Amino acid sequence: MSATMHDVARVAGVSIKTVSNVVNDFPHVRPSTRQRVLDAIDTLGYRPNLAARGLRSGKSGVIALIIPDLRNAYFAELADSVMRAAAKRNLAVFIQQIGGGREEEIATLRGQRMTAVDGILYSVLALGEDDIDLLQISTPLVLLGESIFNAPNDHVTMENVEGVRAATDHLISIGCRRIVALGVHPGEVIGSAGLRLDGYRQALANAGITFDDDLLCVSGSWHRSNGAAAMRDFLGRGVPFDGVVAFNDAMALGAMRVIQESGLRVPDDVAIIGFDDIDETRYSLPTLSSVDPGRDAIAEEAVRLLCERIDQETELVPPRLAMPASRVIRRESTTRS
Amino acid sequence: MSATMHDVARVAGVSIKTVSNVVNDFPHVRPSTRQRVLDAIDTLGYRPNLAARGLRSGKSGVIALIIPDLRNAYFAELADSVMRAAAKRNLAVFIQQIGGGREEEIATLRGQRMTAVDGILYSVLALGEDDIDLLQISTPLVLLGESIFNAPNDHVTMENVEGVRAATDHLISIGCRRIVALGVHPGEVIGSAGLRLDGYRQALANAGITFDDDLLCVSGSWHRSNGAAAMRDFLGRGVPFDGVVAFNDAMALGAMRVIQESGLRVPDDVAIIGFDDIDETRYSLPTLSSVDPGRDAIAEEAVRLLCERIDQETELVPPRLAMPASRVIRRESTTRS
DNA sequence: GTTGGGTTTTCCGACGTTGTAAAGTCGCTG
DNA sequence: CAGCGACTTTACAACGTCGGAAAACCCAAC
Repeated sequence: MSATMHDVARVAGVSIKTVSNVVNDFPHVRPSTRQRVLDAIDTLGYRPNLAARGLRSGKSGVIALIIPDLRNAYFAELADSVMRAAAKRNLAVFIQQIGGGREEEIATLRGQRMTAVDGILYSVLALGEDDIDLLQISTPLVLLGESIFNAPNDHVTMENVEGVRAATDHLISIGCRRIVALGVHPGEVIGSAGLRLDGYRQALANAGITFDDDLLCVSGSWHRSNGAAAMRDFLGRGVPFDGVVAFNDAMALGAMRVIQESGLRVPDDVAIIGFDDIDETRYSLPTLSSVDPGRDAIAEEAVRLLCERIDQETELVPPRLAMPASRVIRRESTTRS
Repeated sequence: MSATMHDVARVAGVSIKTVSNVVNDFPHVRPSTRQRVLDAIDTLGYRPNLAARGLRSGKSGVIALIIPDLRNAYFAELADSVMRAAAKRNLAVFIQQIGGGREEEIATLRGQRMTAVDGILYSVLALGEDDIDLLQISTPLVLLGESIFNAPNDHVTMENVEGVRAATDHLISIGCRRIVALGVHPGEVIGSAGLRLDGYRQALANAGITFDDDLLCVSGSWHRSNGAAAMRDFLGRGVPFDGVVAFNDAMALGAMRVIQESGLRVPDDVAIIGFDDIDETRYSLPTLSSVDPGRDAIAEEAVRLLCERIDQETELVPPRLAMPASRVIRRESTTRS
């Protein structure tokens, strides 16, 4: 039973609309009136009802961030960046996890909750290019990630190809010649796995190193445990190698542990580099080199594009694609003495 | 411009209230009418407007989760658990970070956004027992954590004392006699740091081991880097030790790395145990023993208590305190060969 | 063919806010 | 002192939904 504008108006002895004018900083309010209203607001502890405001204005001041899993450090850090970028624009962020695959993903997009939101940042996981029609919704939507291209939406992605190419170049530059690619998804062309594999191939080609199928390490979902398992498998095969490009940091950390357990030294026997530059890379033993995809820039850009669509400043502008710069962060796992 | 009940009513040839009755499963609707309405809903792609519903009902179907920092794995995992528990009850979770200390914390609690929410789960960070009045708000609020006790709210906490006592017991049982306590906040009595230190002292006393000030390691905020820094300091002092109880996993991981760098072996020279049982403990080298505080149970219980307050099933019930059971999880960092 | 009872549907208003447009106030000019 | 414009304030309606009560309908029983 909190106070409403009505109550404030009564206490201040003005009309309800005048209260609204004060609350919304409408310019033509006499200073004395304004003060009277502010006092009343204070005594009553009045705070505007966002549901009513939302109903009236058609805006909620909330954007959704749809991500696969908060327990994945990259997405937790992304969520943090997005919340900061949104806060600058007075927007709240509603985080929605979609761990459950295609069906759940579609249900979430279609869900009621998504209609109550001014815009959506959607980090696609399970959908593919065939599902582009699903993205044709009335709520502004900006895509994140690399599962879908050519959708009718703005899209913020990262330098997957360039980043992994640079990472691979880096390994080559410190003397690696038999480099494992960890996190391969066979048959995938676009998508993070496909693009990153492409970067790996390009770097090898540039350096004149023959591509070797035996050095590809498949790992379904990119969790630490899968990185560890895939590396354990690989070691079991006895294929010689001297470097690892992992397609994300979690797998790199899992793999690094298995490699060390097997008696190999990092970086001297095997150099390792990951991707994402999550916080943990700074505290592993050894610290993990990685590719910083420009997380803050991605969040900032995504929120900016979304806001422009929400404010309809860009009604006729065709879909835009942003790709902040990445950079290789060299740490101990690729620094040979 | 999505369709409203009005549009559905027109298409189905019924009144708007009938549509409402169908949507809300009101019992007395003729099957044929219901079908007609459902068809209309389908053709128009109608979805209820949550703002309007919220205004009308005074409920939003959203609860807030206020936590210090998503980048902290414990809180990211807690958020995940809470979202799952809330989803079972058809509630959405609005995550709010409060990194900025006391002022920001108060502002957040007071903020408009918190009025638009049916209930609040508040993991207190910067407030203390003196701020109990701030928790006297009209929105149901359940406390998490251990900064404040005796507040007029339901409270879900964890076995801080018992957990660390058991962890310390465990170290003692494998032969440790000079055990470092990492993460001490000097002068703190309640609060995680104070309680956990208490558990440490109790275990020593039980075992007849003399408490030694020199073995206390102060670490302000419980991040990995602070754990590493505090341990580096400690090693510099040259105090002999053979075990570490870290008051959380992040510090334990940071410290473990520094210890290993210094040439000491874990667990043979120094055994280490953390607290929180975050995912990462399973993938460090060596894997990290920890105290599982019962995160899922905490989330489940917190949401349950909050829902009861929201539904006013417990109007006259005094504040309740829940404390799910903890348990020591033994991993490599405390397993001596 | 009327009555009675239950079932089904409609009508009306309210939730709290804000846009629009109209009304009111004030000081100053001619 | 009427008239004008600029500044203030107000009245009203509408946003989409749902609770309550009234109305309409249907069928069976008398």
